[in-house]
Amino acid sequence: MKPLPHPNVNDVGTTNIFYALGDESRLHIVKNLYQAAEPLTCIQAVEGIENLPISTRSNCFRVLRESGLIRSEKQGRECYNSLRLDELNKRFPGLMEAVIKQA
Amino acid sequence: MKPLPHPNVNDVGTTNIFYALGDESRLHIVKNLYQAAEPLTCIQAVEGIENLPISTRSNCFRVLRESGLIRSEKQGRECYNSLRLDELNKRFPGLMEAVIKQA
DNA sequence: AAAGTCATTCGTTATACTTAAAATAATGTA
DNA sequence: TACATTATTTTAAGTATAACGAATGACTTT
Repeated sequence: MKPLPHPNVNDVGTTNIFYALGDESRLHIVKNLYQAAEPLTCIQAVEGIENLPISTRSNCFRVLRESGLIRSEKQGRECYNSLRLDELNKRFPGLMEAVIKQA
Repeated sequence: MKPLPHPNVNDVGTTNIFYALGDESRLHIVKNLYQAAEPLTCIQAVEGIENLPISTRSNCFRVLRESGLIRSEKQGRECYNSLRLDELNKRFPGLMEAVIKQA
């Protein structure tokens, strides 16, 4: 099983970030990941939006991953997701804090 | 000529804001409006992205207006646009500042 | 009124999103 | 090993949304 591709944080722009956050489901996942402060499986990360179809859910994680917002690592048959907070804070100081605070 | 419709800032969510910012052209317009610090016509506000087709341009302003980010007022045959900074700062303290700073 | 300018809307085409269903991948069990 | 189960991804097809040229509207100037 090959690892999922992640962009380098230096290659992502704010447009990518905002685009990824411009969707209720994806924003919800980001908030869940932030509050958990530790990697969550896809199932855990969609707490509160469980009605989201499973394939749509998977697509949300792909968009978030490709935007540089989250890191997704497969372990066994699960996939653990975490916010790339440290990297994002270096690249865009203050941005994620402001985003999470209001979201 | 009827005035263009604007949402109440209390009715807009962060998802609307992020969606509107998740596009290079629209983000560019927002930056121009911020730097100008005074209302700009559509033509003035697209400085730097003049190649954008005129109908696409108009659509950008509509999305920005409907998201609550900008106010657009017709005066004669021109349309003056401004960031709704004060209102946005009240509704989402710190958000726009962080956005502009990084964008 | 005719022509010109700024901006929006319409209509067509292209692109993206949604999601059921099939596929993949890891693991457990008979 | 064969089969079942769990977790997630990919495919595929319908649906929705975006892009942009052409037409239109609203106003100004000559």
